[in-house]
Order: sequence, then structure tokens, then C-alpha cells
Amino acid sequence: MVKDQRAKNIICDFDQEQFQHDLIDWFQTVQRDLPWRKDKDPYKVWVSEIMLQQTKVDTVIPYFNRFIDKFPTLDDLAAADEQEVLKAWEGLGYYSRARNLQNAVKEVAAEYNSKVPDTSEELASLKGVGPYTKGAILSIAYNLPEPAVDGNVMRVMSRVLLIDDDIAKSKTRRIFEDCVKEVIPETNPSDFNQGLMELGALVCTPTKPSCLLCPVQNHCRAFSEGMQQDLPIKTKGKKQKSVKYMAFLLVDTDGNYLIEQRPDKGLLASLWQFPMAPLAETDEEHAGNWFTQVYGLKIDSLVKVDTIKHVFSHLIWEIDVFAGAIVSGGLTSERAKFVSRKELESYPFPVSHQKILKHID
DNA sequence: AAGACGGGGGC
DNA sequence: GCCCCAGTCTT
Repeated sequence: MVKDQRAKNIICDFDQEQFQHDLIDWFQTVQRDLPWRKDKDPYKVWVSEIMLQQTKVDTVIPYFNRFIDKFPTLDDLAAADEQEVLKAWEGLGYYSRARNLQNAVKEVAAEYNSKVPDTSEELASLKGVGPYTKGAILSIAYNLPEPAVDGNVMRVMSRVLLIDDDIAKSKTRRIFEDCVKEVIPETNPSDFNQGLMELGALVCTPTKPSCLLCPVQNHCRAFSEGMQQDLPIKTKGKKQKSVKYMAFLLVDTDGNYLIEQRPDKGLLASLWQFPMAPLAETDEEHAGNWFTQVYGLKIDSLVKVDTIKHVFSHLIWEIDVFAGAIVSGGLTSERAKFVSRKELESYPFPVSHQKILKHID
């Protein structure tokens, strides 16, 4: 390995112009026909890049199409109701992306005459726009030679240049940005950056990379040394903690269901859910009392209808779902309310509670 | 620098 | 079950 070499020195040995040409030529030939590639509207590029954070292309495509259908322009999104934006994001995860995006879009509408900024400083000041997204917008929408280093780019370049820095470390991204800054061509930074990412997605994959089909195989030090399977270096994360809940699927005498809005900050912020009791606070025996204390309502005939295990990136929910009926009392919780089966459809629910919702029909 | 923040899919 | 994915924000 090249532990003691600086990335910069490695790049000096590297045929940058031929690499650029081979990569761009390949990208222009085989690139996928993706909805956000139909035009270079900076707003659409922006939306796509936010959705694509930590999310696969195949997952994003239907969300992107629906989202642009609903909010065709930056001003449409700026004027939208936040709950409507969250509903459009429902199931995509990392919901702060949606909130930050709309926040930033409002900023652009108000301060930049609804035109997405084309400078590094202005973009970086927007909520939810970090080093990657900033570079992606500048290069893809404005064709400016800025690095856009994501997981794909780190994987590809770690192999091409045999870089063994730990890509799980936050500082490592800068090493790859320095690499890309040196290699990115002034003439076509858009196709170059997209080519790096497309290559990472289609050829230079995490496991079993298709090196025999690779357009830059000739430039790849990992391939020439048979190291492609060992790069990039990435240390492992920690295991998730498990948290147990009881969830309540409750109907009142009018056939309406009790739901509540989650806090405005933290996990699944502002989304809606069926009431849940942490089993750290109560147990199945005392669930009725716990519920009455928190919501001011008495319930009857609780029956366990399901057990749900839902895995997040940093924790696991284990939910025992109980169905029952409200028999008396007045609702005391500010963020809870009763809604009809039909009205339920318009509220954004996390996937874990969409599983609970299935027990209604 | 490390943890919070979703969900789906590959093997 | 573990790993990965077109990352960013907070602490």
C-alpha cells in the first residue's frame, strides 16, 4: 500500500488527460436515461441531488417524478405547505432533507430572485447543501469545475489511485476533493463528475467490480495490483440499540382513528403516527393507565394484532401493536387528534407506522 | 471526531 | 445478518 505517499504525489504519476477522455467518452455513450438528466434546470438538479443522498437511483426515480409533478418550479416548492412537502417525501427517509430543501428554496426565492446561486459561498450557506451537493450543482447545472465527492467518487478514486485512507473518517473526503480538483477538466466538468459517479454505480461497484468492462482499467492502480476488492478502506459502524414500544390503533365511536404529530425536531420530525408507549415507561399490564394519563381517554378491549420490527441506521424499534376502542374521556394531548380513514391518507407517516396502518383495512 | 438521521436492496 | 447507498447537521 501507499501509506506514506501523499495523494498529490500519486496524481503526478497519472495520465490525467487520457483518464478524462476515457471516462467522459464512456459516460456519454452508456449513461442511463434518468429523469433529472432531461434538462439542466438547476432546481431539478438540486432536488435530485438531495433525494439521492444516501439513497439509490432506483428508489429516487418515482419520488423525483412525483415531486417535480407536484412542485414543477422553485417557486412552487417555496410556496408549498410543509406537510405537503413531507407527504411527497413520505417513505424516502431522512426527512430533514425535505424540510431543509424547502427552507433553502424559500431563501433562494426571497434573496436570489428565485435563481439557484452559482457560487460556492452562496450555495454553501443554504440549508442542507453540503460540500457534495454544492459541487454537484455547480458542476452539473452550471458546468463549473468543482469536485462533487460522494461515496462513489471515493470508491472509484481510491481504487484508481490506490488510496487507502479510511473513507469512514470525515477528513478523508478532502483528500479526494484535492484529487478531483487536479483531475477535473475545465472543458466538461459536468460529464466528468457524473461519469465518476456513474462508473461507481455501474462498474466500479462496492463488491465484485466489473473491471473487465471498465473504461479506465488502464489507469487503475488497484486493478494492476489486484487490489480492487480491498479498496476502499472503510471502518465499520456500531450496532443499533433496540427500543421497545406498544402502539395503539384506536377507533372512537364515530369510526375515527387517533393519530398524533411527532415533535418538530429529532427522529421523524413532524411526521404523524399512532400513539406509542415506550416500554421503558410502562408495560402491557399498565398500558391502559399510561394511555389515560397521557391522552385523557379511556380505552377498552386491547388486543395485540401485530409485532413490528423496524430497523433504522442507528436504532431498532420493536413495536407491539394493540387495537382497541375509545370508550370515554376528552382528548388532552395537543398534538393528537381523531381523523377518518380517508383523512389518514393525507398525513405523512413513517414507514414503520404505515405497517400499522395496514391493519385497518 | 463522532453520533443522529430512514429506508431499501444486495448477498 | 451485514454492508452499501449521488451526505448533512449537530454536538
